[in-house]
Amino acid sequence: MGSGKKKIEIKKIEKESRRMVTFSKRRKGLFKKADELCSKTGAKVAIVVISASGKPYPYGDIEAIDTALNNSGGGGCNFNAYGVVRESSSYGVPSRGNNISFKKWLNEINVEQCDDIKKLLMLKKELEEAKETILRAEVESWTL
Amino acid sequence: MGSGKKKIEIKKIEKESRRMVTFSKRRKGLFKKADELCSKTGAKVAIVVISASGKPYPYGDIEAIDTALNNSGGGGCNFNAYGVVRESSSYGVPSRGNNISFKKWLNEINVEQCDDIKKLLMLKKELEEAKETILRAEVESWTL
DNA sequence: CACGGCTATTTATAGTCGTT
DNA sequence: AACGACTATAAATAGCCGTG
Repeated sequence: MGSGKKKIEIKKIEKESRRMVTFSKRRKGLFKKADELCSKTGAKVAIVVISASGKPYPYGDIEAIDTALNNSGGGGCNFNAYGVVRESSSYGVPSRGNNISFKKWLNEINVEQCDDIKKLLMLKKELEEAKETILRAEVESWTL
Repeated sequence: MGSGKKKIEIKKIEKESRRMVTFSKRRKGLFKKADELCSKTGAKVAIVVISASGKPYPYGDIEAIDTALNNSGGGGCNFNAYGVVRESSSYGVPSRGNNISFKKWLNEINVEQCDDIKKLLMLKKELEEAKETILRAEVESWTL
C-alpha cells in the first residue's frame, strides 16, 4: 500500500532537489487555480513565476492585463531598464584583430543554456555587440 | 448543523452575485498558493487579477518582476503562457540555397527590440538554429 | 451587502514506486 | 536523475448562517 504525505507541512525552505519537484508541482497547481478562477468568475489573471534559479514561467496574457490596468488607471506596469550586469561573461565577440574566428566564437557560446532572464539578456547584449562588430568588419578577413 | 458543499462542482461560469463571493474566496486562495510557492521554493511570483467588473488586484512586486522581464522603456510585456509561439517570425536564418546573405540576415534582425521574454526566447531559438545552420554550412559559399 | 466562521466534500500535493 | 502514476493526507472551498 502507499504511504501518502506524512503528517504536517513546514513552511521552511527545503534544501534538496526536492525543491524542484515541489516547485513544478505547485507551479502547475497555481496555474490550474488561475484557470479555475478565470473560467468560474470571468476574471483575467496574469502570473509570472520566477524560479529560484531565475527561470521565468509566465501565465496568461500579460499584455491584456497591462492594457486593462492602464485603462483603469490602476498604476499599470511601468517598465524600467533592467540594467544588465556584465559579470564575467563567458560570451564575447572576437574583436577585429583577434585570432579567434567567428565560427569558433559561435561554436563556443552555449545558446542552449541561456534559459534564464539574466543569461538571455546577456546573450542579447552580446549579440548586439556581435552584430555591430560583424557589420562593421571587413568580413572577408575573418578566418571563417 | 451545516450542510457543506452540495455535491459536485460545475466548471461553468455562474450567474449571480455569488460570483463575487467565489471570486473573493478563490482570489485569496490563489494568493495564498503564491505565498506558499515563494516561501517553500524560493521563487518569485507576481500576479495581477482583474475581476469581471474590471477591478485590479495585484499580488507581489509586480514592478520588480516587470523590470526583470523587460529592459526597455515603455515596451509591452507581451508574452503568453506555454512559452514561445513561433508566430510569423521576423527572424529566420537564411537557408543554404537562399539569396539572402548572412550579413543581410544579421542586419535585419532587430536585436535591440528583443526586450521582452517572448522575443528574447524567440531570439534564442533563432540563434540556436542559426548556429546549427552556420556550423553545418560551407561557409565559404555564403554571400558575405 | 459584505465579511468572517463553520462544515462536508472536493482538490491539491508530499512521498513513494515504477519506467525511461 | 527525471518524469509520471498512485495514494493518503492536508488544504481549499461552496453552501450557509450569524453579525456589522
